[in-house]
Amino acid sequence: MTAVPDEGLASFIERSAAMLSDVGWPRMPARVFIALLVSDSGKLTAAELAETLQVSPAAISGAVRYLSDTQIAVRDREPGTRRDHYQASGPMWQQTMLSRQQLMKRWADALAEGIEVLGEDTPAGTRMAETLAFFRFMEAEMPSLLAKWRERRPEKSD
Amino acid sequence: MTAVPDEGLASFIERSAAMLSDVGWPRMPARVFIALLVSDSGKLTAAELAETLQVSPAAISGAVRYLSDTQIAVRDREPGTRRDHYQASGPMWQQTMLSRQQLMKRWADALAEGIEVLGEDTPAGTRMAETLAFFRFMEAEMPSLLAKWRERRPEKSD
DNA sequence: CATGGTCTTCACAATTTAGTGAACATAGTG
DNA sequence: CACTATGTTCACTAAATTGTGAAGACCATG
Repeated sequence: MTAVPDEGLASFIERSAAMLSDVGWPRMPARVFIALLVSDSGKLTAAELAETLQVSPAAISGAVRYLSDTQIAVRDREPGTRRDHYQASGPMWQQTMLSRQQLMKRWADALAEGIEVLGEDTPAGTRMAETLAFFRFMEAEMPSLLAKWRERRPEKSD
Repeated sequence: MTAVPDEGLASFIERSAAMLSDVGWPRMPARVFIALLVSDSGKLTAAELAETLQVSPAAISGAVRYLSDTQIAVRDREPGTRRDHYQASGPMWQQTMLSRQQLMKRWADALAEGIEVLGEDTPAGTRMAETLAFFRFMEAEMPSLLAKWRERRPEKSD
């Protein structure tokens, strides 16, 4: 239960969180998420998170709320105690795919709207239609790709 | 050559740029990039960009430098003039895939390092190894997926 | 070789984002 | 029914980001 990670781990957490930050995550949720990932059990209490990351309880509170709201992590409380435990709501690759999917959806919607605004017969409209078609293609291909992955790694079912 | 886009287009540009901003793009480069995408020719001068987006030349200068540095857009100058033209360096779907690939690479490296820091036999190390394997799997599948896409849309060769 | 158009740099002001500490709320315990 | 452990909210400061205007650099041309 070493709450304070060794130097190497702490730096790994920080750098990984920075990568998430680079793709738009708020800083503290990113740190908390990585801290959860690198913990042995995959579960930590607010106090453990605060200790691991050397930040205030207030910061943890805000971060876990973000992670809950966005369904990246789940909060669960063992009955008979008031201590919440947090853990990532799925394996990392699954979360990656999930967020990618949501992003694709957003872009597809935006593109559809752009095509409408510009007109499908305009050069820009045509280019966007092409991109939209590509996104839809990728979306359609994902299920079978994921199936292939699961088939390859039958030992892990989550 | 209406440099100032109509209300609908302007708002479309802003909202699309905001989406890029949400995934980590600096604001102005995002706006410039979208402005290029929605332009008829796909090419605009610095002056046209400034006019379209209603921002200062200085802002455009910084943004196009960012886009050049990151190879998202290319600068080209017609001989005999001092006016630079900028355009996205490839179709949007290609850029999407490219940036995704780079991101995957970064994560793969980080994960490999994390596994080393944590030890492959630890629970967290094992989870990360699993994720790394997934990323490598996706990376390996991409070429054939792209091939399939190109096959489907032979009319567009870029 | 001076002019003017084009692009860049830089210091600065405005805005946004992060994180803290302190006060507050809430629920289980003796 | 206090008491304590846990979590949340809020006002505030520090820091990062964004975009501007003004000054400067650079080059094609008359």
